[in-house]
Amino acid sequence: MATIKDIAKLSGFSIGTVSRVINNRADVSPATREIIERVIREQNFQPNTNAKRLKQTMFSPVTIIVKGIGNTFLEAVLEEIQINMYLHGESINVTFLDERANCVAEAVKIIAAQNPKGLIFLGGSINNFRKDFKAVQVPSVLATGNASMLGYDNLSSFTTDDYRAAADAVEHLVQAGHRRIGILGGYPESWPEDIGALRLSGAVNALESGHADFVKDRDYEPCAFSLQGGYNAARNLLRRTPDLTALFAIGDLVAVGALKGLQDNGYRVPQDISVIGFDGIPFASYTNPRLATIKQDISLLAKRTVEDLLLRMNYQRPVLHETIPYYFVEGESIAVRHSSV
Amino acid sequence: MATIKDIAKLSGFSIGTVSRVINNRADVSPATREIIERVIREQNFQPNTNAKRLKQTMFSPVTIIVKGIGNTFLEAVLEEIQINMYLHGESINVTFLDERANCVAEAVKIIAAQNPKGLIFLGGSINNFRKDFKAVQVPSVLATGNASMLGYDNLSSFTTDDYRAAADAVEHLVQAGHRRIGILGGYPESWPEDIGALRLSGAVNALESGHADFVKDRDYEPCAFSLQGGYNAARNLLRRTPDLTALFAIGDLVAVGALKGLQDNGYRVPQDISVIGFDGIPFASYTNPRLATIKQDISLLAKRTVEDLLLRMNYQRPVLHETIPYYFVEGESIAVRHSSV
DNA sequence: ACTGATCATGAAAACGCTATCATAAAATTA
DNA sequence: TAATTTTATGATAGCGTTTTCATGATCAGT
Repeated sequence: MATIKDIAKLSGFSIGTVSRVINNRADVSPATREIIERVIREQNFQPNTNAKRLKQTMFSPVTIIVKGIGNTFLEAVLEEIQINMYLHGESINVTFLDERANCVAEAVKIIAAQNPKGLIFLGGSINNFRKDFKAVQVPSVLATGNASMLGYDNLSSFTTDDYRAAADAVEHLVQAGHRRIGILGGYPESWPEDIGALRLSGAVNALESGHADFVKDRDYEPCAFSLQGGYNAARNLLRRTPDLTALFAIGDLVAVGALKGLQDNGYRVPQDISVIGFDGIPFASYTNPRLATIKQDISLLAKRTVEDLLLRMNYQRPVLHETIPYYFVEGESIAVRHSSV
Repeated sequence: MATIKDIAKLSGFSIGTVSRVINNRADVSPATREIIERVIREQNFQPNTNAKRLKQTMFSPVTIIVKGIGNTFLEAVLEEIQINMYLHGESINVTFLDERANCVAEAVKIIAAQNPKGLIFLGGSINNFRKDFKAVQVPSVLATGNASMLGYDNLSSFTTDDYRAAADAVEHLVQAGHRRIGILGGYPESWPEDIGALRLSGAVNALESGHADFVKDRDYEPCAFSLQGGYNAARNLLRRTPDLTALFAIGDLVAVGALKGLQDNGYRVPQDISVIGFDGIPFASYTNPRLATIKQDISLLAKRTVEDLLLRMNYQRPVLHETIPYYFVEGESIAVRHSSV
């Protein structure tokens, strides 16, 4: 690899002048510039970024740490974040963490390795933050979860009110006349436990305190947060508890899998059994029947995340903890049931 | 930010000794080590990676350049690559490029900025490589396309034989008795033109040289490579050419959208119209009816990509250009049509 | 107690670059 | 022509590390 010193020697000028050419400084004579540029081209010279950064204490682009590759919802958020960043003229850099990794401990390593201007956490669990986050010295946002109780002064958070939204979801089923409602959940390991736990407890509480007849051991089936997970769980739950008339899936991925699992096992949706999901992933509008779901406002979530991070990167500002609204999306996967009970 | 010098001063030792502690060298007395480690902890000191890298001429992790965020197929490949890299103990770094970006020109910037050990291109078009690739000095792989004709000695490529696979896809429709077959395509801008063009010409040629009655202007509808694109295109094409009995969609995303578009417009799949896709994305097995498709061997593609890159990163090896096998996946979206024509 | 080996530590050079300052040459002005 | 400004360039001091080499202290063996 050629260095600036080589270019200087070969072109007959000093490294200072070569540096000026590299950085397009004005005070270089055209003739000199041309010679040096030719040598640079000939040698295929690329200035060493580490040296440059060391001197200038520069930073890398905002890094987004995604835990759980393959999660369509997170990918949709990521896509929106990328668009927003692009609009602000910022580029991004994404690191996918293994599901098993401790989100923040790994993130600290990444910070050390790349020195990013800012950090966005996508899909990590709150619990990961309790211990290790203090070492993170960079403006950060938790884009899917509520970090207000942690009280860190460089970690904002934006999230849907998962507890209330899940309660709303089952409420919609109750409104439609359903009294025997099952829940398809997520294993803690494969799904950020806080969000999963919030949705689960939101739904369970709403059912137990409402007019429905709900017994967790009988009517709840945990599963991997995936298509396959939903497919299997729906079948297993209905085999165990055949009198259910509706299912709440803790995520759309699970719901789409469940839809197919039900259909493959001879259940008609929604005539035999209704289904509602959670998240509002793009595919949810393209299933047959179209999936009813709780749609998180992905683009607002991304917009607020980017706005806050950029603001705090450039000015001294307090962190923010906001709740993003959600919407019920009607679908053909819910049938009205005339109360026969 | 504390530097190693601060730690040295505060602990009363020299920077050399502090460096030895940081790097877990053996020749430091336990007492000294403890003192220095305490100071490091107190000061929340993180060694500056740029300085470290400069001294050691280290490199950043393999960087994957993905053009076209939101493309489910590429995300599936990405997921497999990440798994394979993880198995080899390598971490990765992903940069999502705007659709409009020139893949290689951007890559050069990334190299300048990050100095990665290796580079994987996902979803970029071959044409992007013709001009700028010479400046890329790093072992690289084009994971979705054939770069053999370019003859670069640091760019391997792995790809499905898109031309032949697309021909096979329509052949399956012909085998099932269809003679009036439409094609749902992709706009060059939103889909790597080479792959799109290959699939299109493969399908068109197979139809024109086969027993089918195909007229491109009448039976082909270009569309964005997205669910929405397929949804609209299917409707438009059938409005224009109502006597089609089968559709080949140039990608599963388009096919899934088409499925819904057809159903929403009163067509039954497959009784009224058959559909076959291309790619083999996970969602394709969860549609109703299940989508017939040409499945690329995503995990093999990822495996070979990673193997080759790692090998060439560590040893002097010639580049490889391999074709990855593909499979026809049966689905309920194709009906057998008894030749009435 | 005296030599030679071992150990813990410090001093300083180097990594490749940028930026400041100094300086010689050229251009402008009086 | 002398005095002044402008311009192009070179020399050099860092940036924060690692690493080599040198040095003084401790230790074992006679």
